[in-house]
Amino acid sequence: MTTKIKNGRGISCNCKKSKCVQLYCDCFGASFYCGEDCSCENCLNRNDYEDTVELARRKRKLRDPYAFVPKIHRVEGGNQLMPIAGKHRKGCTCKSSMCYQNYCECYKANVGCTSECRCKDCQNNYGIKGEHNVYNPTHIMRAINEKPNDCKKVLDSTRFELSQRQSGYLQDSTPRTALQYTDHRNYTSTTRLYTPSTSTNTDMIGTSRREFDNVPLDPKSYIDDDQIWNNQFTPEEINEMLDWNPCDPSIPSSTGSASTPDDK
DNA sequence: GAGTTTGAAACT
DNA sequence: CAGTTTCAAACTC
Ligand SMILES: [Zn+2]
Ligand SMILES: [Zn+2]
Ligand SMILES: [Zn+2]
Ligand SMILES: [Zn+2]
Ligand SMILES: [Zn+2]
Ligand SMILES: [Zn+2]
Repeated sequence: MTTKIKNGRGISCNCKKSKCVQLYCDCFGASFYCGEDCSCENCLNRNDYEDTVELARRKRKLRDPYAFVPKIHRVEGGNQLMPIAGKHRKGCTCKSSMCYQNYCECYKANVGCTSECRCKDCQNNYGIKGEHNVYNPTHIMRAINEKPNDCKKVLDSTRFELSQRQSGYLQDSTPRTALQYTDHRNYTSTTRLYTPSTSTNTDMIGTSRREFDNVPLDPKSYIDDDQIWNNQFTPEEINEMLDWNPCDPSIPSSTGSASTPDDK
């Protein structure tokens, strides 16, 4: 099993006690080695300790197979049905910060809170938990059932935009928002997740394509088979709508450090 | 930079 | 599963 761990611009840490081999460490959590920007102490998250890192990763994966799957899943780029384009895999549990500061993982990733969040007094600027415009599978299914025609338009327009991007016709590397479409299904590179100098922030951070492919989306995202057959969309189409893909958290434009790629 | 607040991760 | 502790980041001054 190959592990793709690189450093990436904007990812760094200042860990003191975790030795950067626990998820407390942002670098480790993002599947990157620590880099020049890190000010960590007793860091084991380096090429030199590849085995240690791999061991720590396996240990984590054993407990949580999704541990290294990006927490933010892209779903849609913004429209009346589903204005919020991303969704946190587990949701947040903010108690005191009301989801309007970066303490909140949803807000930090520029996505609204969903019904899966257990936040209190949610004031997330990207979408408040429980509002209809917040993405979650239930809302999408309801929309499919209640507004099939609108959903058809969304489906078509999304397909169109994705196809344009795929063909290179649309090549904006300056996203309108942090929530722009990215079709990772056609992302074929397996050796380079992250291009230190030229990367746009549409790349998924810290996960190999293969790794993502091997791990299904959050089981909670799945829907009942019964619901699928009760409307005019095919299962493939519904999956397509529910699977408008994972997205990135916005990458701060800090000066980058990049450790030497070393795939094994 | 020091000190506080915060919530995810880890632990029990 | 829930309650507690640990941890590093976000925030405040
Ligand atoms: Zn670290
Ligand atoms: Zn680091
Ligand atoms: Zn480190
Ligand atoms: Zn929150
Ligand atoms: Zn949330
Ligand atoms: Zn919230």
